[in-house]
Amino acid sequence: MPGRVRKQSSPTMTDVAKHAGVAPMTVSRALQDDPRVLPATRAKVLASVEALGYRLNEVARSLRAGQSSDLLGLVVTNLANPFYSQLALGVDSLAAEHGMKLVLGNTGEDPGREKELVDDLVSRRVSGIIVVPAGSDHAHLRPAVLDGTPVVLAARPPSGADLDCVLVDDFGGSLAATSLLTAAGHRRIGFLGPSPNLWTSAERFRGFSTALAESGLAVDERHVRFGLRDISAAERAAAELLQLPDPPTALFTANNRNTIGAIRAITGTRPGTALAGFDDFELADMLGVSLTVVAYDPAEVGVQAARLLIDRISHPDDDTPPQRTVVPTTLTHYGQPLQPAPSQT
Amino acid sequence: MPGRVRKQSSPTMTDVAKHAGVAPMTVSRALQDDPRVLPATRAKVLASVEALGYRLNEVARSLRAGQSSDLLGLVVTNLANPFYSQLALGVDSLAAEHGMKLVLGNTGEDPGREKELVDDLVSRRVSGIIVVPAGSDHAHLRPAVLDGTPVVLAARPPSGADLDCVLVDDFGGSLAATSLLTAAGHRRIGFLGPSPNLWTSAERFRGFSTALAESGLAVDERHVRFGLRDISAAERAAAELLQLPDPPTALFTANNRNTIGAIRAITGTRPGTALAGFDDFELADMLGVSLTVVAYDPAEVGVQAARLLIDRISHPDDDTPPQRTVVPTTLTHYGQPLQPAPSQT
DNA sequence: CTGTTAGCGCATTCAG
DNA sequence: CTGAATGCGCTAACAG
Repeated sequence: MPGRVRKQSSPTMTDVAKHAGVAPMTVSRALQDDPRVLPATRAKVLASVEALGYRLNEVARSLRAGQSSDLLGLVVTNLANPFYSQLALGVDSLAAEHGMKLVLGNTGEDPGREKELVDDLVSRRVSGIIVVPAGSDHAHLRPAVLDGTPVVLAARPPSGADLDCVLVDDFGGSLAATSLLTAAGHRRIGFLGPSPNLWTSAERFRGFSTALAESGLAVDERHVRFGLRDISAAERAAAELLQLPDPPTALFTANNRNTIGAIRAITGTRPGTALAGFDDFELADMLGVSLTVVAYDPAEVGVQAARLLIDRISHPDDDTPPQRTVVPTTLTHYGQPLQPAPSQT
Repeated sequence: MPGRVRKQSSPTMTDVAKHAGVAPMTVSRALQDDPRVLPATRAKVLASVEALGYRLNEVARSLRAGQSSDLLGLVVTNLANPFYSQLALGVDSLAAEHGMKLVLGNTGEDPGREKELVDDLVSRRVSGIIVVPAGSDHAHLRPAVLDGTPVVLAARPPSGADLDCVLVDDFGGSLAATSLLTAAGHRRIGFLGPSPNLWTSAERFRGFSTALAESGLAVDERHVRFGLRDISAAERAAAELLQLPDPPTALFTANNRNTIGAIRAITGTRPGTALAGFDDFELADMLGVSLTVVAYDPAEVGVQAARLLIDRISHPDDDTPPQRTVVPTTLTHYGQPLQPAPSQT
């Protein structure tokens, strides 16, 4: 019965050795292109490998090696978000360059799940881990607690632990975008964003506030709305702001969900309102509205994080203190030029 | 110097055993919650585990077990595409339910890279692999060649190998959407899509053609454009079609890049043109155009593929022939009701 | 209830 | 140039 599928355990090096009439060690050497093996012997071995359909068992190999396993761990909060999938792609591209593969985990912003995933990765002896941390205390990510496994944080900075991280210039981007609004003469500018407990959100608000301060303006609490997680929440909040007796003439939104919600509200209630927001997004140019966005390259965050991590892996005895890399942002404008503020008395 | 980071190799079971004054085997049992271990002993062991910061070495464990490693391989063509990241999320959610983790690889549609990645995953003794195949010959993915590692294909069917797969209802969705256009009286309907070498693209064209045939219409080659990879190519092609002397009154587009390109062209040249396209996309409702899309759940493709794979893993001796699961599509309409065809003589 | 022996598949070390 | 012995960390299988 030729062609029957072999359901038994795979052939081992010993099987190959027997088949080729050599010692297992010789097989090992032949497969590693050890120059000391005679070409003839190597050929015999390779023929047997072929004949038996042998493949090296990486598990055994990496047990032997004791150390890493050519695997990088990547723990993100929400793969469905294009930001994180782009980030994953960036990490993967650099990992691939170094012959490493990615083990992926999704936390859904659950710190408990994060700890589980990270622990599991350490147990699997991955060489290092990139984490988009979910909680606000990162003590459980200290390499010391993780058998020395190097960790790099992405998108959010460490707190309660001193770790390498790669961030987006949340503050600078928000500052620049908001400054554009103040420069256009706007003096009542609203802010819409997700929970201020998210570090990125807090930073973006800080950039916003700083821009106002630089123009001698104070943040008007009535024009600030936090905790807006999805488009419809943002839309409702924006509509509320725009219906105040003395409504903002411009809005700054802290992420693309909020930007989109704001666009809906503006289109529906006060079309003249100027708008700037964090995050670029597809089709922004086709919505027929005037909009400035803070753009950046999510994949670059992954690339930088992977670079930092691979550095740490390659130089385990390097005691340089934790690094903080910041990925820059740029401003992009879509549609009609920015609306100047209506002149006031 | 307390608090110094331990750079040496991690503590092993033997270390814990010594520390606790028991045999390694007892440690192993205590950690597996073996009921035969005395509570007191277990407590001692756990205390030592804590004291030494011991963690189980999964690599050694899975070498011992000989078989799988609680890892699923996932090989996609392009993580940057939201379709595949959603798919990955679906796979991950099911994997997590079964206590498994994902090893991820990105091929960039390169069949050579695909083979490398799959081989590597097999060498790592993953329990099974989900592949979005890049090439047109999948002989290298037969479990027989892969030491019996089960493989499930996602989004594209096998060719040159008999494998389980999970597909989207490309044909049915396209048929339904195009039928909507013919039902509205359209008789000259254009088609825009990527390369017909992509199976999904070919199927979508087949659905399109079938719908025409069912209305007694023939495909007019002048109104068919393939090979449109990005939005701008699609826009140009759509504009060309719309500027023909006897232009189509409706278009069917085979993916969202093409749909977006078509929207641009239609808006710019012939606003009355009706449009239906494969793939839903965010903001489709905010473009101010009338549009029907074929929607489906990409995560569901991943979930189904993982389900099939985990079934195969759990029942390695089950000889049921390869399954083909099809994820259904639905039609969603945005904007003004579908434009009827202009009356003709 | 706990300990001892043995071996998963591979590669380092030291002999031939 | 090739082989034999040994052990990576863990856990069945069998003592005790």
